[in-house]
This record gives sequence, structure tokens and C-alpha cells, in this order.
Amino acid sequence: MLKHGILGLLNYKEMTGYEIMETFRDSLNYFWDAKTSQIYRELQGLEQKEWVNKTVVPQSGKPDKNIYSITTAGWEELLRWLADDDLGLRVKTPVLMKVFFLGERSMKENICYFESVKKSCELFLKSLEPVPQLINAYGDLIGQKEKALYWQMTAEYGRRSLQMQIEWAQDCIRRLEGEMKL
Amino acid sequence: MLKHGILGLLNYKEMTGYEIMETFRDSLNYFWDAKTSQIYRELQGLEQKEWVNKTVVPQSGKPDKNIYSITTAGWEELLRWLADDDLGLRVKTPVLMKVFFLGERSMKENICYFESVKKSCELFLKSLEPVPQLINAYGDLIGQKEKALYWQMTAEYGRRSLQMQIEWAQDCIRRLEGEMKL
DNA sequence: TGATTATATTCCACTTGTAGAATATAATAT
DNA sequence: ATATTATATTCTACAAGTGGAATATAATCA
Repeated sequence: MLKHGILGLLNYKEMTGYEIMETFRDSLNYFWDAKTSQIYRELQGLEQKEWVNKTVVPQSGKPDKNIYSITTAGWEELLRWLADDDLGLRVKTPVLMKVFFLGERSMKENICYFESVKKSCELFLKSLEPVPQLINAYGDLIGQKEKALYWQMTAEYGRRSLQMQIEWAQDCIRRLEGEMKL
Repeated sequence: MLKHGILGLLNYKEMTGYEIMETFRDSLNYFWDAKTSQIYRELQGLEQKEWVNKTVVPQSGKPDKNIYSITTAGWEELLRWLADDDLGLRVKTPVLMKVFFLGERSMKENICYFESVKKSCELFLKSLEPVPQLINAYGDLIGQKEKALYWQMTAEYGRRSLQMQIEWAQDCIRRLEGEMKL
């Protein structure tokens, strides 16, 4: 997946590993957390597969800059990936691994846990409020309005997902309080 | 995470690697897909850490059975994990990696993609319908009613998550159709 | 002036996850 | 009678992800 994400970014414009890292940090980070070291490793893999080209730009002081650009084969691979049958729906959900085993603790402690989940999601949700505006502004700035449409969809997923988790955590609290009254 | 999931299962009762694999397949599978080979590898790691004990039971025909049981240190580690600060909210969401880059394709193709997402979620959601009943029945059977409470919460998360994705996919389709009319 | 941040990449050790072959026999289904 | 499934584990090779150290300098902030 990360491989194809990098390919997708390089398809927008040529970039260095550093710029790719910044893009992940600033815009894909909330659904995909990519470590710098892995990005550079994947770039080497992409180069071996000849899905990207590397141009070395000498610099004084800083290390030489490696500018990566997508090749025709890379573009074809990107489209193949977008079209393939795997919808990408399978996720690992660490929060559920915990909840499944919460029976070992007291209901009071667990209510506390769900309160934290709720609070944490609420904060995150609040921080997403300005995002749709920012995406549109950025899409306009680089003249890519039709791409902004899809970026908005990922933000909308984030919003709905957080909203769902808040309601779910509330429902879990309600269930626990219901049990405690018995 | 898998380490602690296995620890959690062994805390219910002692089991072989095979039984752990079955339990994952039959009940944690929809939020955590664990390969058999990894379960056995993790069990070796848990044994080295002395969080579990292994008892070898010779068998004729089949390979010897290794029955694992949790130790006191293992139980303490399980509680430490349940109590630690990481709420487990960070997830990688492959579906969004794709959607972020769908701008390379036609809106018609992408409407198709979202229709598949929707259909696939609807099917999955339908298959979860009998789950709450099954969980309660199983909780009663093994006399662990208070644990079933938490298993229900994970199932409820699944239900809400799928419902959310269905509505989101529908919203994406609506957005695309809106753009196409312009 | 001194400390921090930004730029830019490489390297390493480690853990986790993927994918499937290999082994061997009993029980069940067709 | 034959084929498949269930039981039970080991092993290998590889891909992906974690976490941080190391390097080097320019620019910026206090």
C-alpha cells in the first residue's frame, strides 16, 4: 500500500523523499502513518522495479538531493492498483483487541477507558473542522479541483469514523452503567 | 497486539496453538486476521518471556500437542497492557489510500468502485445479524456472562462501522453524480 | 551568541505480518 | 473406495513496519 501511495504522490509531481515524508505528515497521516526510514526504503524498491526514476542533484552542505519522478511503467502500475479487485476494506482494529478482553477489569475502570476514547475522538474530530476549506483552497491553488473531490472524501470518512466511534463509546458506557445498576 | 490477544485467550483457558487459531478464525477474525504460522511464532516468544507455560502431551499419529497456559507474569502483563495509555485508536485504512488517488480515473469508474464498497459492506453487515445472539448463547454456555458484555461491544463496533461505510460510500456516489451533472 | 528547527538521506536491528510448503494420521463425507 | 477435512505443528523466505542513531549545514529564533 505505501508503495502505491508514494507512486500516487509522485504522479502529482516529482519530489524528494523528504517532500514525500512531509506530504504524508501533513495530509495522509491520519489514515496512514509512514516512517521516514520506510519511505526511503520503498523509494529504493520503486527504483529497482523501474516505476520511478532518480535524478541526483548535488548540494553543498546538505546531502545530495534525490529527486524522484514516476515512469510510464509506474503510471501503469498505479492504474492497475486502483483498478484491482482488492477494495482495501480489511483493517486491523487495535481498539477492539483491547475491548474484547476488558472483562478482566472492573466496570468502573472500563467506563474510564471509554471516556478517554470518547474524549480523544472528540478532540480529533474538532481538529478536522477546518480541513474541508483547506483542501478546497489547496486544490484551487494548484489548479487540481477534480482531485480535491477525492481528498474531501477521505476527510469525510475521517469525520464519520470519529463520529461513529464517539457514539459507540457512549453506547459502551451506557451498557456498562446499565449492568452496574443491576 | 497479537501477543496480547493470545495472552487474553490463554487467560480464558489453556489451549493449543491450533485451538487459538480456531478462536481467531471464529471470533476475532473480523477485526484481526492472524495467520497460523504467526500464532505459533508468537507462542514461542511468549514462552521465552515466561508469560506462558508449555506442556507437551504425546499423541500417536498426530504431532505432539503443546498445551499453553498463562503464568502469573503473563496475567500481570495482560493487565498492564489493558491499563496502558495507548487507547489503540491509530489504524491504517487501506481503503482511504485508494480513494485519495482515485482522481486518476473517470468518475464513472469510481462510482462503480463505491458501489462495490457499498455492496460488500452490506453483505458483511447482513452476515453479522445473528452474532449478538450467538455471543450471548456462548457466554451462557461457558458461564461467562460478564465477558460476553465486552464481546458484544466489539460486534456493535463492527455493525456501526459497516453502517458508516455504507452511508459514506453512498455520499461519495452522491458527490460524484453531483459533479457529473455540471 | 547559542540553541533549535529545517533540510536531506542512510543505516541498522528488530518486530510483525504474509504466504504457503511439508509432515502425518484419523475421521468424515461422497 | 476415495477424497476431503480436521487435527497439530514446524519451517522458510520474504515483505512491511517500528524506532532511532548518525551525518551535515543553513536558517531562524530567543
